[in-house]
Amino acid sequence: IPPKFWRACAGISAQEPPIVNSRVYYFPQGHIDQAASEPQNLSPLVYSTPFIHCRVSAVNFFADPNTDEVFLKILLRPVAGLAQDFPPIADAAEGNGDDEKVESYAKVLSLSDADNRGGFSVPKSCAEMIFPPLNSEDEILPQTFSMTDLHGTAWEFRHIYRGTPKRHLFTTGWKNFVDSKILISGDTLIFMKDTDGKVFVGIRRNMSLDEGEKGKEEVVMSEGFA
Amino acid sequence: IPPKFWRACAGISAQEPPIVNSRVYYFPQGHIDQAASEPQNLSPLVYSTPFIHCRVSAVNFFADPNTDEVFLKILLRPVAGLAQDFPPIADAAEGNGDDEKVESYAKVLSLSDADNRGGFSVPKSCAEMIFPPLNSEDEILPQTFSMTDLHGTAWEFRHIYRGTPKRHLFTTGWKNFVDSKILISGDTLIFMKDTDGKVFVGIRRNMSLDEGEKGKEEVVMSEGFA
DNA sequence: TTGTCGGCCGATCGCCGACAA
DNA sequence: TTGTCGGCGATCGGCCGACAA
Repeated sequence: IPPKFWRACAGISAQEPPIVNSRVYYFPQGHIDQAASEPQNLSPLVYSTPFIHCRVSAVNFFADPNTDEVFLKILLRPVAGLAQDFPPIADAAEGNGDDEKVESYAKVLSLSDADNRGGFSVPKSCAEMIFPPLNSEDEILPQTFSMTDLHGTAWEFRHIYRGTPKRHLFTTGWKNFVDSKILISGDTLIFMKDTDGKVFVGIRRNMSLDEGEKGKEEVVMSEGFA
Repeated sequence: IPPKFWRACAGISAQEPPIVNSRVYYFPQGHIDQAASEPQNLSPLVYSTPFIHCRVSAVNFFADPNTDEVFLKILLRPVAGLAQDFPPIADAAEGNGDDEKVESYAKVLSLSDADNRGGFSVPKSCAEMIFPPLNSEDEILPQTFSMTDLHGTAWEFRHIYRGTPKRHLFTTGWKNFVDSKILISGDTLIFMKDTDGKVFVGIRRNMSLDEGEKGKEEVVMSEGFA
């Protein structure tokens, strides 16, 4: 996925991804501790080495096909302790300037958003900042538009401005989205508007409950010790 | 699963399972041809051997956890061409006599049985032979009873005798069963009454359509060439 | 501004007997 | 005997504004 989407979805609590060619320490023990399954046939040397000097040779951005959660794959190459530095390479897309800009708005789903009654309260500033404006703000004519998730799948929603007091709502299409993505209250949606006005949506699952079950990590390190 | 249930579910078109210690030919080519995936790292010797003399060292009866379909695992041991025979061992349970007896009734599901309206027409002879009798045949008081599938899971059904003309029907609980087992018209249910009156149910899927898709076989041979 | 809820209407579910194959 | 279907009541889905937080 594009790094700009990764940044918007990862949130401010996530570390910045490392720069290519920067030098880092890799801690095998820490990696093993956090792995879902004990690696097999690992050299005993690995267990006796506290850390390894490495160079970041690639950083790639992904979204989990099942959960939509974003993560990194960081390719590391071991280097001799005193080898000379390589010039750091900033993210290619980052140099382009404008197309890295993404307007984004994150909302934590309320109980009403995620219940089985099928509606979503669109925060006012989110509607104004991200979503295409309704044809006439005063009318309550609904209109449909579509958002694209991080895998490129489009989702249709009916967008209407109604109620007393008036507010933006998603109705038809919303329940299908909640059910398909298995969203629950407490999860966060990140709405992102690309420079061409296209809207994308990412998901940040609520990790405060059901912790330690899935053995999943937001950042997957390693690869490169072929 | 008990061999008596396997027999009832496999139907008359299936071969009888082989007797333990009987001598058979194993055809590696035929097995490879029918396998879902090409085996890796197979000795070239296997490809050049048309068949192998074997002794049946074990026959085990299973039901697929997902589809409920029954199958065998037959353990073969290669023997030298002229080795002496072992005394054939009939199935242990078969010697016991009575507890091998199972009354069974098979019904192919009609369109009405498998549609989304949630009812099942119980054939008269099936109701009389297999299911516990209703408290009073004349009344239309419904009663619930449960059947157990081949994995030991119990399923509750409402059994009622009604309509003009009167007939046995399953109502409440039936749709849940159809949906859970993903049954379609043309599939066959096998109802089996054990000697203690407990009712079991097996499934034979309709193989005449969607053939050659799943790479599944009713009889899985091999194992034993460690 | 926005989360929750009672009301309400339409769609669907699933039980019923009628009827015919 | 039993497969299919129209009828129907009950339930559910999902859109609405009211109202309060």
